[in-house]
Amino acid sequence: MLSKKTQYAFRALEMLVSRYEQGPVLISDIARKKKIPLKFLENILLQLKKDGILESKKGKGGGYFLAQKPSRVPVARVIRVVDGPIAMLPCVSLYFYQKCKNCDEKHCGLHDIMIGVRDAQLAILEKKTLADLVV
Amino acid sequence: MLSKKTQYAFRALEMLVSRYEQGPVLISDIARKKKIPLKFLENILLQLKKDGILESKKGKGGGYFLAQKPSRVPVARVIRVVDGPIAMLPCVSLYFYQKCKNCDEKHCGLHDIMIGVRDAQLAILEKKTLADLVV
DNA sequence: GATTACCCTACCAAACAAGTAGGGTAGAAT
DNA sequence: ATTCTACCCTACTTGTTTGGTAGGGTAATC
Repeated sequence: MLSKKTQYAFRALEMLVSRYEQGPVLISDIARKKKIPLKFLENILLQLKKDGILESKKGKGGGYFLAQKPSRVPVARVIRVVDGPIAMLPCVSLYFYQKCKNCDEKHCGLHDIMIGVRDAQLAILEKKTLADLVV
Repeated sequence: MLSKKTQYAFRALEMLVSRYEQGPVLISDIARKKKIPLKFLENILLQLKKDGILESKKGKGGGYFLAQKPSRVPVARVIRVVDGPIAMLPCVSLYFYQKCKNCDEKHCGLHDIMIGVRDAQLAILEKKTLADLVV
């Protein structure tokens, strides 16, 4: 399951998408409108900025805004930044791969199944973008 | 990500599949061969039994064994018993549904995306069975 | 009736999640 | 230049989950 933090991230991004190219949006505006604890949200947006999904402007009239067109940011990217691995097993993760001990990947049925699941997940999560958040 | 517990469960089941209809298998045998902490494994097998995936026989010559043909037990079932929800959001889970507050499911882009992901996951996890664990 | 092997409860430490607190600092605007 | 705004950063707290341990109870074979 996605963490609450990640769900907050999506709710915040939703708002930034709908105000794309209309100037920076205040953290406090997002927090109030989306009912997210202010300081917790700060932390989330910072993470998204560090990854390059968001940009920010300081001082009066500042705030956060999308670094690129919503349709250029896959949902998968957001999940990886805030939540971590998408795959169901470390040994089939593309970005967070870890070898599983006591299991020969060449002869592991579970491994094969989870490769399939991962591909099915990514087929959607890499194609859908922030633009799809707003319906 | 699946918990270590769930991965243990699959490793244990793998062994029970390969010895299907060859009599009960000792917990201690599974623990030793699959390198799973004995008492922890006990707990896992008990859970699987309670759900009806396994049966057991007490006393000398006892042990655990599959309650039905491996090909009749979907991988999804094991995950739900040991790990819980498969879906990425509570509001799209079939077996563990929970309404998400502050989000109208009728007009939530993320909701729609995650419905798609869930279906893609289940298409595989409901079709693949314990029989597929052993290659 | 002794032994075997499952069954059950409780406990523990570490890690993570979710949220709080408080101040630091850069940058606009006046 | 100063002031105010709003982002930036670190640390802490609290509660839950995870992974694992301990120890004994109980039912069923032989």
